[in-house]
Amino acid sequence: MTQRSIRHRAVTLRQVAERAAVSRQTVSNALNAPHRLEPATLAKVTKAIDELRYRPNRSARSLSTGSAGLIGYCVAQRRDGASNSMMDSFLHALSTAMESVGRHVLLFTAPPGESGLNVYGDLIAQQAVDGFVLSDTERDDPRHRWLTKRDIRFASFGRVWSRTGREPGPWVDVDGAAACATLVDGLHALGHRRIGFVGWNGKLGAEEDRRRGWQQACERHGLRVGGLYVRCTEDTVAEGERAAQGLLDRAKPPTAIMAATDVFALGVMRAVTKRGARPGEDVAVTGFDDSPLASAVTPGLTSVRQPVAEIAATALRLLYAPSGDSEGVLLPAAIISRASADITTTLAGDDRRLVGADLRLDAGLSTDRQESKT
Amino acid sequence: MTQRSIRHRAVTLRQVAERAAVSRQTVSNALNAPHRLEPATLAKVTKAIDELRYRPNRSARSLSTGSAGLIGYCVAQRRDGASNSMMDSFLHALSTAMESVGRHVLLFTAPPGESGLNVYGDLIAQQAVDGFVLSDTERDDPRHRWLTKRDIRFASFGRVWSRTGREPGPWVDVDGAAACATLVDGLHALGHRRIGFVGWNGKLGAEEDRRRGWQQACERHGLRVGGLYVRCTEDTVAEGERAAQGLLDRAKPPTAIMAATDVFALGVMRAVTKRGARPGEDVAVTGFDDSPLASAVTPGLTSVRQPVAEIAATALRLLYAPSGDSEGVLLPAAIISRASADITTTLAGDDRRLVGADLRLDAGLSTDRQESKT
DNA sequence: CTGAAAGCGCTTACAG
DNA sequence: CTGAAAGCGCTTACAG
Repeated sequence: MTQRSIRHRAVTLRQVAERAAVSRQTVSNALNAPHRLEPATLAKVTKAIDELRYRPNRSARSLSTGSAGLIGYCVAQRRDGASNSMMDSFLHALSTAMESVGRHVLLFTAPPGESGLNVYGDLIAQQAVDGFVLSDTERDDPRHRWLTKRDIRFASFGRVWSRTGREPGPWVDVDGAAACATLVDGLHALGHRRIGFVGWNGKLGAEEDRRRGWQQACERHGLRVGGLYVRCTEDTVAEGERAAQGLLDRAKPPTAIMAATDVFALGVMRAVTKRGARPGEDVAVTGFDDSPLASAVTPGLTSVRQPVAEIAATALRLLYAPSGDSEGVLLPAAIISRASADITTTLAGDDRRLVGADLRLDAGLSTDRQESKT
Repeated sequence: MTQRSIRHRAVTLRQVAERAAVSRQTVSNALNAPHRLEPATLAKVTKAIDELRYRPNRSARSLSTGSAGLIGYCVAQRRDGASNSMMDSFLHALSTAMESVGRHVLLFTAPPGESGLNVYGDLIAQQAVDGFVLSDTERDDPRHRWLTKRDIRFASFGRVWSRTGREPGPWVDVDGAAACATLVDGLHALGHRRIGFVGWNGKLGAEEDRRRGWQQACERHGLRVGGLYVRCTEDTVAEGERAAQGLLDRAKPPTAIMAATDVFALGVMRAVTKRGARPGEDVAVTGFDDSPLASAVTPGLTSVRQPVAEIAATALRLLYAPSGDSEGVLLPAAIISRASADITTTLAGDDRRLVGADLRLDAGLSTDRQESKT
C-alpha cells in the first residue's frame, strides 16, 4: 500500500506528440480541430493517443480556454420530513446532460441570504465554474437579480417569478398549472363537484402556479373554490394532514383533495384514513412530483411527474446559448394515475392534450403498472 | 442583455501585487504561507485582496499543485419505486465536508460494469479529480480492486466486503449489525418472541450485515430464526409486501418484522394492513435508513438513522490521509423510535449502549417528537 | 496543412 | 523575509 503515495505522472500531450512524431500543436488540433489534419496524420495521432490512453489535462485546458467545463449546482439541505427526491433524479439528469458535452456538475452548499450569494460569487471569481443551474426558485428570487447584475451566467429550473415583469435570466419550468387543470378535469369527469386544494404559503412560485391551475379549471367547470383552499405553513406530512382536516371539517367537505406536493398528499391521505374513510374510494387524493413516496403508499398516489431529463437538457442549452437572450421554456408534465384518484379512463383519447399545451414529450397519461398489479 | 456576452476578466494575482506594491511571489505567500510574511506586509496584501475581491484561479492553482481540489462522486440512477434519499443527505454532508477544506464535489454518472470503471479512469487521467468517494458498495465491489490496482485514491462509504480478507482501500461504514441487534433487544423487551427479517438477495454487503445483527441477537435471546428470514429479489415496496406475506402465512407468524430497508418496511406495513391488522399494535415493524418515508407513513416507522455528516467527514479524512494505509472505520447508528415499534421505553438507561459499540456520536436512542405529536 | 512561440494564472524551489 | 525565474499542460493566433 506504500505504493499509493507514489503518484503516477499522467500522460501529457507532449508525449503523444513524440510518439506520433508530430508537433504538439498537431496533437492539439487532432483533439480540437481534427478537420484541419490530413487523414493520415490524424490516424497517426489518434493511434498514439489510444496507445498511451492520453486524456487532456482539465486544469491546463481550462486555464487556456477560460472555461472551467463545470457548472455549479447548490444542494439544498434536506428538511426533516420533507422529501426533495425530485432533486435526486434531477441531479442525475443534469449530470448526464453535462457529460454528453464533456462537462460536469460541481456541487456546493450555500447558507440562505446574502452570504449565500457570496458563495456563488466566489465560485465565479475562482473561475471554478462557468455558471450555475438554479433550482428551488422562489418568487422574486434574489439570486436572479444578483447574478444578472454581475453578468454571471445561469439557467433557472423554475420560472423567474418577478413582479416587475422583466425576466432576469433564462429559465425552464414545468407547466404545473396545466397539469393541475388536467387533474381537475379528470376528477370532474369522475363526478367530483367539490375539489379542495392543499397549498403552501412558502415563497415558491410553483405553488402559486399549481393552485392557479386548480382554480381556473374549477371555475371553468362551474365549481366553487371559495373555502376549498388551505395553505400549509411548512412542507411536512403533519401540515398536510392538518390542512386536510380543515377541509374535511366543513359542512360540505370536498370529495376530492388535490395537494401541491406529494408530502402534503400523504398528510391528506392520513387525515382521510383517520376518519375511517378510504383514499381513492371515499375521497380522491392527488399529489405532485411523483416522488418514491407516491408509489410506496397504499393506495398508490396519483401524482404529476416532471420531465427531469428534458428540464436538465434545456437548462444547459440556455446556459451555454451563444446569445444572452433571456428565454423561458415551459415544458408539459405527465399525470401518473394510481388508485388514490384513478382518472385514467376519464381522460382517454382526445383529452390527453390537456396534459400540456405543447406536448413534446411522451407526456401523455400513463398508468403505473407496477402499482396496479399489487 | 447583450452585456452578458462580455465576459469580465477576473482579478489576478498580478493585479493584487501591483496594488499592494509587492512582488507576485509575496501575494502567493500571503495566500499559502502567511507565516513567512512580516505582519505589516501581510496586512498590506490582505487589504489589496479584500479591496479587489481577489480569488485565486482554480485551474491555475490546480495546474501548479497537481491537485484538482475536487473529488468525484457517482450519482446512481434512481430506480423507480426505490428511494435513495439517504444519498440525498449524504451528498449534502459530503459537499459541506469538502467545502470546509476549500474543495468541492464533482458529480458524474457511470454505466454498470467495465465501461463504468473507465469513467473513473478517464476522470483521473484528465486530473479532473483527486480521487473518489464510493457508495452503494457491493460485496467484492470491482471498483475497489480496480482503483487500488491503478493507484487511484478513494474512500468507500460501505465496507470493503472482500472474501479474500484483504482490504483494498479505506472505508467508513455504519454498524448495521449493532443497530439491528439493538432493535431485536428492544422488541424482545417488548415481549416479542418471534421476530422475522425481510432482507434482500442483492449484492449489497450492508444487507448481510443487518441480517447478521438480527440473527445473532435473536440467538442470544434464545429466539428461533429458522424460517423467519425472507429475501426480496428487488428493492421495491411490492417485494417487501410479498416477503411479509410469506412470513404472515406461517402457522406461527412473527409478531414483529424487521426489514433491511425502509422501502421493504413499507411493504411489510402494507401486508399487515391488508390482513386487517395494525402495524405497531398487532405486528411491530422496523425499517432502516430513516428516509423521509419513515416519518411520512402512518403509523410512523421505527428506523435506523445513519450519521451522514460523520460518515462524510471520515471518508474525506481517509481519502486525503497522508499515509496510504487502508483503514476501516465503523460508526454507530441511531435508532429512531416511532409508533410502528415503540421501543423507546424498553431501551432506556444502560441499554442505550447497545446502539453502537464505540459510541462517539449522540447516537443514543431518540424519539421523533414531530411524529409522536401527530 | 503543419510548426515554433507566447500566454493562461498560479506555485515552488532558488537566490539575494 | 522578499524577489526574479522556471514550469505546470494546455490552446490559440501567427508564420511558413
